[in-house]
Amino acid sequence: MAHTYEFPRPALTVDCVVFGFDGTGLQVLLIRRGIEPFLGAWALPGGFVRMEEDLEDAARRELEEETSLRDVFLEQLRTFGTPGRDPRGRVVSVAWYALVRPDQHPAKGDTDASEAAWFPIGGLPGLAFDHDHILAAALERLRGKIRYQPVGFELLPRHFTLTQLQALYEAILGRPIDKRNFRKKLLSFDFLTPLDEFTSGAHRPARLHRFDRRKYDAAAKRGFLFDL
Amino acid sequence: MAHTYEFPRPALTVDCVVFGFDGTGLQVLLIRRGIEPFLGAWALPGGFVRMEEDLEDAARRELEEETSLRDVFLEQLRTFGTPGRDPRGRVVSVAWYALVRPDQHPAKGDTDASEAAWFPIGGLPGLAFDHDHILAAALERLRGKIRYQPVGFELLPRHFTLTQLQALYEAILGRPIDKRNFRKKLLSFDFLTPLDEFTSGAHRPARLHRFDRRKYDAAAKRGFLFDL
DNA sequence: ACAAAAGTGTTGTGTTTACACCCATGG
DNA sequence: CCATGGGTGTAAACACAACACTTTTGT
Repeated sequence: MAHTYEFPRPALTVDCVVFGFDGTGLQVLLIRRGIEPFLGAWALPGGFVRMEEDLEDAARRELEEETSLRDVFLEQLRTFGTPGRDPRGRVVSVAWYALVRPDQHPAKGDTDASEAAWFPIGGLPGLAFDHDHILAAALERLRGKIRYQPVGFELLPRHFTLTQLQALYEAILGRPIDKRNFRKKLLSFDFLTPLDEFTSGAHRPARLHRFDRRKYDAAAKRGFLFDL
Repeated sequence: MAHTYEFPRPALTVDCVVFGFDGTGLQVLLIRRGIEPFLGAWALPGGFVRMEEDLEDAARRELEEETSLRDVFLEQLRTFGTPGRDPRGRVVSVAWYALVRPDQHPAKGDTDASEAAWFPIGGLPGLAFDHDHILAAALERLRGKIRYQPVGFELLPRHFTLTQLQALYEAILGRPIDKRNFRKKLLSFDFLTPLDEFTSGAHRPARLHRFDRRKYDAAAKRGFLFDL
């Protein structure tokens, strides 16, 4: 029984797919590796799990160390452990995906020494390890999830216009959405609070709205189903 | 860099939540532990991942070793790694859920020495480790998944009646479904093939049907959305 | 002949889609 | 005053929900 624990053990890491939205398209935050293997290649932020550290804590710690991001939406994706995915030996990685608001984006060069940069989905460089594969899985998950869970708001400023929200959905789902129908439906859900606050700029000001999680949770408990 | 790999490593296991359906309710297959800790307690089948073994292979191997089940539907759930979940030390477990057909159910006592038994959801014993927690997560996933993915068929014989299928959905979703509407909708999807085969028994024979994965996949590719 | 489960259509209601014009602002 | 994006309603098509009786078999 005790010897069971003396089996050689795989190394355990976490990796994070960090999504952002720039008003036009989805983006992913990558870091340039400063060590071998794949020195100089772009990769997902991540690193080794410590012995007494919860998995989510490890993901948040690595995210902050490598990208200065804190307090983001973070959810487990799944675990990748095919032998050979890391040339150094057996490494199993618990993958996560994060959603960050534009106002949380790390300033350029904020990250000590190691480079971090946003890339648009569709304009991604080749990635280290099996990170393309992890990224593809995260994207698929996000596309599925956004349709029936209110996660899109995590990619927008706390106060946003309905046009911004629509652009986000169009970018993630990859199809145009009718403006009137979209507004009608979302407002009918009654968890977007219209504010007395407006954008300014070159054209007609747009009203800002806020996502009210309390109202959403209350409705969700009553068996309500969000579905765009 | 090389020393990175000399960090102490958590132990890595897999655990499987095995679902079955007896015609009336959902069931879960548990094994009685033959070793400490939790000797004699009921637990999910599972065990340690070997050094050169893929995670899914490990799950399938443990499933066969402990329950004699092979060739089942198996999908990763998520990974549980909170420090303290295993009294022996840091153990991270990649959890899976499996769906097995009634005709695949292992015969009683099929499993060498170690006991395995089906328990109805709702009549479960206390489980070892954090296995109640894993089981609850698996159940939630199954309830969500069955509504928009054709996984229910993995819990029925290959040839089944529409009444059996409806009973399955009612059991998992926990609410009654209208017979005529249910049939109309499922048949309209056009991936259930009616067979020239019927049940026999005390009453009017019921026509058997088969799930045609090819037709489903073809429709799914065309952007079709299953939704009960 | 009866008990038990299988099988089958129609109608009203609500939801989704398609579609075009006026409004407010800054330059 | 013009260019740009913000904002609004209605009608037709479709999908969903509610509902009851006849058929087939074994006993």
